[in-house]
This record gives sequence, structure tokens and C-alpha cells, in this order.
Amino acid sequence: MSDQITDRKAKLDKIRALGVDPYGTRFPNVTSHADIRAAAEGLRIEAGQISAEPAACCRAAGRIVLYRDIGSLIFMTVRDRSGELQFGLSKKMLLEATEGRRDEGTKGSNAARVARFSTLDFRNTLDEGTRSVEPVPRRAGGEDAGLGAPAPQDPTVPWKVAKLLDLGDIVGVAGRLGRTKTGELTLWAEQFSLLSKAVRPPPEKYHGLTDIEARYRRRYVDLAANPVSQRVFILRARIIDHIRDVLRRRAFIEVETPVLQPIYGGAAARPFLTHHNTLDQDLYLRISPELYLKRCLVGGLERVYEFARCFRNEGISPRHNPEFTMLELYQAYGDYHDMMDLTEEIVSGAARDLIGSMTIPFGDQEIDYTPPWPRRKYADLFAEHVGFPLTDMAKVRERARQLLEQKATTLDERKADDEIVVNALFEHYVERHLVNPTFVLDYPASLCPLTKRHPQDPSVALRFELFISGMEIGNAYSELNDPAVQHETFSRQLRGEEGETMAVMDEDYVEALECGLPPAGGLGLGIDRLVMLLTGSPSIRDVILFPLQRPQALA
RNA sequence: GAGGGCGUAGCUCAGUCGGUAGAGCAACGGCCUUUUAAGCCGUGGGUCCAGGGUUCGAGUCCCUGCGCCCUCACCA
Repeated sequence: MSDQITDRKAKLDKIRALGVDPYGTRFPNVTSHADIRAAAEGLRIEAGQISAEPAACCRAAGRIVLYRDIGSLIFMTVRDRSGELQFGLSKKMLLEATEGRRDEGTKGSNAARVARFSTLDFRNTLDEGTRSVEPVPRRAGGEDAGLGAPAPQDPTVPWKVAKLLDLGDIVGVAGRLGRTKTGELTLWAEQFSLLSKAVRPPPEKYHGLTDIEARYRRRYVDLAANPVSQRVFILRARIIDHIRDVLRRRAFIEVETPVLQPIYGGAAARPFLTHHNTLDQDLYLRISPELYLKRCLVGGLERVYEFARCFRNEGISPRHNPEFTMLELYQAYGDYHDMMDLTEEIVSGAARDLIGSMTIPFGDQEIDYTPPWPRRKYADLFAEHVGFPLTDMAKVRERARQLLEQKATTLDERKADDEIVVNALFEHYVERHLVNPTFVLDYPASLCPLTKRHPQDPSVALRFELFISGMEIGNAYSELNDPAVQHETFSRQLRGEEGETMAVMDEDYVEALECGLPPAGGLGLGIDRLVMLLTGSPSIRDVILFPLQRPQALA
């Protein structure tokens, strides 16, 4: 039992004894701190002054991150999602303002008071939708926190409540902008409302929350205490917005396909198994949305995409989370070259528009996203980095045996087909060298059961994977649309890792192809990994709000 | 799954050779109308991750377990 929590709960009682609800309600017409700062530029307030301009009246809210009580004057640094702003509370000023309102309480309407504090008239760029441009009159006895309270009030109450504030509390203020004698922009409160009392103390104000486990388990504390963490998730949202913009311009439509699937497919991975009680049916959480999205193309939707949460029952690492988000899209009448162009536009555009730089550091690397990116053939890269051609199976298998001896792989080449062994070497020797964005194209066909074959060389599939910083970021095909070939590749079980196959027979999918799948390019992009790269986050858990953690008894 | 590292106050961290558990921030009491991680005076706060062992004595050494991080394997 923490003393600090006890102390703070005691303050709750004191605040309630003053007739104030420590958990406020609506606080309308708030201007973001960033917008207040921008507007204050135009007011030209001198140091040590409080502006008399009507435009200097505004309302703001946020969480107290610093609190400096210097007697009859309190300064607090308050954070909203746009930034920080200093609120100033003066005992004398609050008292006079509260007395003034009590006197006019019998004649002035609540709406009029709200209007008085809504005069900052500029477009609120961050806040459209929550800030009403027109003051919104509430019904008599409105619900606005603090402001809606019955007018007659002991004028000393606001100051008494202010003295009971703690770091982490959420407050709202209505007042006038000024500058202190050191020039710091300050919102001097004529009214203030306690909107939410925090009964748990925030982390240390300078270092924030640094314990990695605590940041994942209690992400709300991490977000509140560490603006850099907020920035990652804001950027993640903007990256997704950016992708939607690109696809919208190209007439793609966003669709949703099943997460619960009776047959899993579209990738090689172990699935999660679940069960529907009423149907008494086993179901898999999807490992990929691919087969459903291509059914949409059969139906004529032509250009579809999905931000698909996928689930793979595999190991966890800084680059792997059991659930992750993949953008998949399909474009009728296109091929994998179109997908390369689109991928370049999406990723390099995000770097340019959202990060503002075509080179972004990742770990100790500096990644250059400037298009066009190299487009290298799988076989060429293999020969270059492994040292002999991938057709030399004697050498390939010999090298694979060496890797197994060194425990650098678990693949036993004696139990695996040629292409599987080749690919194991590729993954071990080649991928780590692909630091700047690189398209690897023309994979061995048997690794790609859903991909169209090269017209001149049926051993090669029209597929590329995109690598950045040694990570696979994207994967795209010229989609296989011949139902007979599809049926055959589904039937042919490639020998690889135990319990895994490259594809599972999906009769309904083959039947869909028999109805006619237009030739198409398809693309999968790993959103989490893309966000890692663009935000410089070394672990996938840094870009997933609530990463899976083993359960732990709460302290 | 294998190997390595870490776990001390609400938070950030010290803790020597095995000898009474420490600091800053936060908290509590007091002072302060221009602070900027405010300052000054005073005070309280510990299942040293858990369990076992060695020892006169364990935060420290050993074993087991739990959690997290890293590397490797699997995987995208």
C-alpha cells in the first residue's frame, strides 16, 4: 500500500468537502497549446504583462507535468497532445475573478460566460471536431465542469482546490494570456477546473518512465510521461493515413475480410487455433488475408486493400510479434512491377512527407529511401553473397550441412527440397546485406505457390520481396490466376520444416479462380516494421501500443 | 527452444571485500506573488522479484522458479 496513493486519496476527500467533484465533466472550447502559442505570437505581449486584448482570453486543458507552488502563486506546466503550456494561478486573481462571477451570477447566463472565453478566433488545426467555432450554449444548469456549478460559491474555493493539485492531475483553465518577466507565455487563470484527479503519482519528472517492461505493461504511463513515445504512435497513425491517401488516389477501396478462417492460407506460418461453440467448429486466426482479397478481385472489385491484423503462432523477437499488421492490396490488370512502383511511392513518400527526410537513421545505420531502389534478381544476389550459383546443388547442400553443424539453422537439408535449402542459405547469407531498400525479384517458383511463373522460365516466380535493414518489409507477386496450376501447387507438398507446408489446399479458392481472376499485382507490406524503420524504433514492441507480455502479478 | 544480462523506495539510480539500506525526484509539515527539473528548513517511506541454501551474519555468494531485455534458432 503506497503512502502516496493514500495521500492523494485524502486530497480527494478534502476537495469533495469543498463541494468540488474531483472528476470533472465536459470542458468545451479548449484550444490546443500549440494553437495558443501560435496565436500569442500575434498578440505581442510584453514580458511581465497580461494582455488586455479580448483575443487573449482562452481556454486550455491538459495534464500537470510540473507544479511550482511559490506561496500565493502557482505555476504549472501543463501538457496536451500538442505540447506544453504554462498555466499561472494567482490567489488574488482567482479570488477577484470568482467574486466577480458570483456578483454577475444572477444576471449573466452560463452561455455568455462560455462565449467570453471563446474569443480566440483562429482555425484550430489540431483540434477540429472537438472545438466548436460557435460557442455552444448548454441548457440551463449546463454540465460544463466548474462553469456549470451553481453560481454562488465561496470565492476562496478555487484557490483551496488549486493548493490540493498534484502532478498528473488533469485540469482545465479559462483565463488570459500573459508573459512572465522572463518572457514565458502563461495562461493566467480566471477560472480553473479540476477535470480528473490522479491518485497514482506519475514517474520521475526528468527521466520519465524508462523501465522497458513497465513501458510495455503500463503503456498509458509511458505515453503520458514520454512525449517521444506518443510521437511514435502519432506517426504510426499518420503513416497509415498516408497510405490510405495514396491508395484512395489510385481508386483502391478498403475492405475487411475474415480473421476467423476455417482454412488458413496465404503464407507459410503456424496459426492460432480457436473454436466456435455454437457451430462446434474449429477456426484459425488468419495468418494472411490473401486468399480472401483475391476472391474480391474475382468479384470485380478490381482494386482492394486491407490493413490486416494477422496472427502467427511463432517465436517472439524484436522483429516479430504474435499479432501484427500487414497492408495487403491487389490491383487487377497489374503485375509485380506495378507493385514495385507503388511500394516505392508509399514508402519514400512517407519518409518525405511525414519524416521530412529521405535518409532516416535506424540503429547504427543510415537508410536512404530515395527512389528508385535497386531491383536485384534472387539468383544474382545468391551467387554474389554465397559465392556459388544456386544451381550448384552439391555445394548448396554442403553449405547447408555446415550451417546445421554450426547451429546457424535448424533445417536438415536431407529432409528438405532443393529450393528450401537454397532459400535457407539466401536468408542466412544475403538478407543481412540488404540495408538500403532493395527489391529482390524472381524467386524459385516452388517457394511461391500463389505466384505466376515466368513465361520463359517456369522455375522462376514473378515475385519480389522488399528488404530494408536486413528485414523483410514487403512481398509481392504477379498473382497466379490459372486454377489448374493453382490446384497443382496446392497439392504438391513441399518438404520443409516439420509441421509446415507452403500451402494448404483450399478448394473454394480454386473454385473462385475458375470463375476468372483477372491478372493482378498483389502486395503485402509489414506496417509494424515500416513504422519501426521510419520512427527509428529498434523493437517491434515500440510501435505496438500493447505488445503481448507474459502475465505478471500486479505489485 | 539454447545462451547471456538485468530485477534495490512511487520513479531514476548508487550500494566497495559478505558486516545496521542510500541519493535525487516524488510524498508529508512549514516559508515564499514571477517560477522554469523553482528554492529554503524539517519529516516519513524498503517483502532489496520469489523460494531455498552456504555463513556468526546475505541486497551482495550458490541453487531453483518468475518476469523483462539481448543474441541465436523459428518466422514476416
